[in-house]
Amino acid sequence: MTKHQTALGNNRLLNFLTRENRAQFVDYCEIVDLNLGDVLGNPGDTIQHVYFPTEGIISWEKQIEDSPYLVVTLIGNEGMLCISLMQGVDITPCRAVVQKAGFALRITAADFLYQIEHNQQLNLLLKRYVIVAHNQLLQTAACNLFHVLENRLVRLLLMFQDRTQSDELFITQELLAQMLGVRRVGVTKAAGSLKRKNLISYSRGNIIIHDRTNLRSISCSCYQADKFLYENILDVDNPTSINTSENEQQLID
Amino acid sequence: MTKHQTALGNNRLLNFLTRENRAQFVDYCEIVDLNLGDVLGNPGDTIQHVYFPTEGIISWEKQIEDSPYLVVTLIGNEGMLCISLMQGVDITPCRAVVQKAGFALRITAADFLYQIEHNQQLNLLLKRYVIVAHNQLLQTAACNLFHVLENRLVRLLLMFQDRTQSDELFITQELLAQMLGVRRVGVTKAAGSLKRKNLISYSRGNIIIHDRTNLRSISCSCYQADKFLYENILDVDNPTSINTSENEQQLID
DNA sequence: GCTCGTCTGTACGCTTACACACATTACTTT
DNA sequence: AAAGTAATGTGTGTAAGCGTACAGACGAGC
Repeated sequence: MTKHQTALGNNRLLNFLTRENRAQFVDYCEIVDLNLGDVLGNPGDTIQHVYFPTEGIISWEKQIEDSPYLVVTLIGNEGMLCISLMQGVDITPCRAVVQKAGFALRITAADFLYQIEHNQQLNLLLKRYVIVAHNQLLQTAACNLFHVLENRLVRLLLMFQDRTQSDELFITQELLAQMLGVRRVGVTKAAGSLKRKNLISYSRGNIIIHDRTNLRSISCSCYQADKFLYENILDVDNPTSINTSENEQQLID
Repeated sequence: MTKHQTALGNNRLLNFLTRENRAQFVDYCEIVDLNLGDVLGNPGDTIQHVYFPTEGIISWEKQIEDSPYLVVTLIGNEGMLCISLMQGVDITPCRAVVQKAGFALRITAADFLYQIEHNQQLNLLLKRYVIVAHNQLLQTAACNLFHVLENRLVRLLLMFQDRTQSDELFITQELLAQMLGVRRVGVTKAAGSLKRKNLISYSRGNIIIHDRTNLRSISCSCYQADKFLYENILDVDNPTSINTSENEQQLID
């Protein structure tokens, strides 16, 4: 089944696993379509499934009082949805919405817990992913305070691009505004400025990235920091970031 | 030893454990003094110890580029320092500084990992604490964007009070400013406004909370949200927030 | 073609917070 | 008592972003 095979190779988080471990895990998953606008969970819901996107993007959104939802994270094929299940909490605090159609590997909560318990490499990888997510959030919280809109927009566009591996993004200014927690007009201004610098072009929800290199230099350091963390913490064989071997042994036996 | 006994009863996180489990864990801990200004860790450091404050407050600070450190979380006797060790990552991304002197239960990284592996109730509790910390961070990120300084200041003061159980806080406006990621003058203005409303009074680093009730009503909903989460997720015997019993069994056996 | 709905651009006054500079207050030290 | 230092208060001008309103621009469907 081509669809299955495509999906299999394309969740970059699971790709940190050895071939066997990955195969063992994916065996319990099914491939599901992610359709634009699908709501995969609402605050307070009990978690039924865990998702590993292989294509497409899911936004993770928090509502404060009656403000519109703020997009706190984008989850693409570099990550997973429902980390709290890893941590013994089966309710979700946020809304998850498909922002770009695609596919995901999906596993039931029960199977997931079983796998986590019996596949040590998977367990370590996903535990670390929780830390990566935590640190990225930390970065975002500080970024929201210190950096101006234009830079934050650039960071968001680059994150989008990373998660779609495409120079063409389908997303309206309205939605970008919601993700950044600002007005639509603010995005129009910032995006206009980027357009004038020939870094991007866009029209009616279709954004084209022209000059990724220069965008990176404009974007705040938060973007680089996020990437660095992802590479360094998740590499399960990297001895500098894991526990010393004797502790590791204790954990395993 | 009185000092030991005081400390023993006073980490509210560990108090969620049964008496036996707590005693078993605390047996591996030592009591250490937290002295104002002590730096318990810097970004990139390998984690040597895990701390459970019983009195006093530790701030968890992130630096972005060359901005001054931003205080992302306050850790008092409701929490613990070095959650990443739980997650198989033994480096710390942030700086930890003692902001209010007191005591902490301290355990070595190796002992901690052993305990986590052999004390299931402790394991579940601390895994959930990671989620609590994550969600509070989420709340803070959104709060930083949407709420004005005065409300954020109130939230911070209440958080401080929760972690010291005292109406008298010893903290300068300068430090408050750093915690909120704003200028000192901004805090002077906001604090002045609270003083004029007879909610607090202060002088030279000594703040007195007069009217907690009305402060709560001014503070943003983020404060309530944080508290709610803490109570509800960490109560390890609360069936609404944990996995169904059969999954729990799988986890344990 | 025309209409309608969605997306994008522009404008204006207002609030929050910034940067910088300097004045005042209160506690400490000698 | 005088000097020094840390903490707090005030003032002026500037910038980022908000709320609102409205105008143009594009595309889908009839």
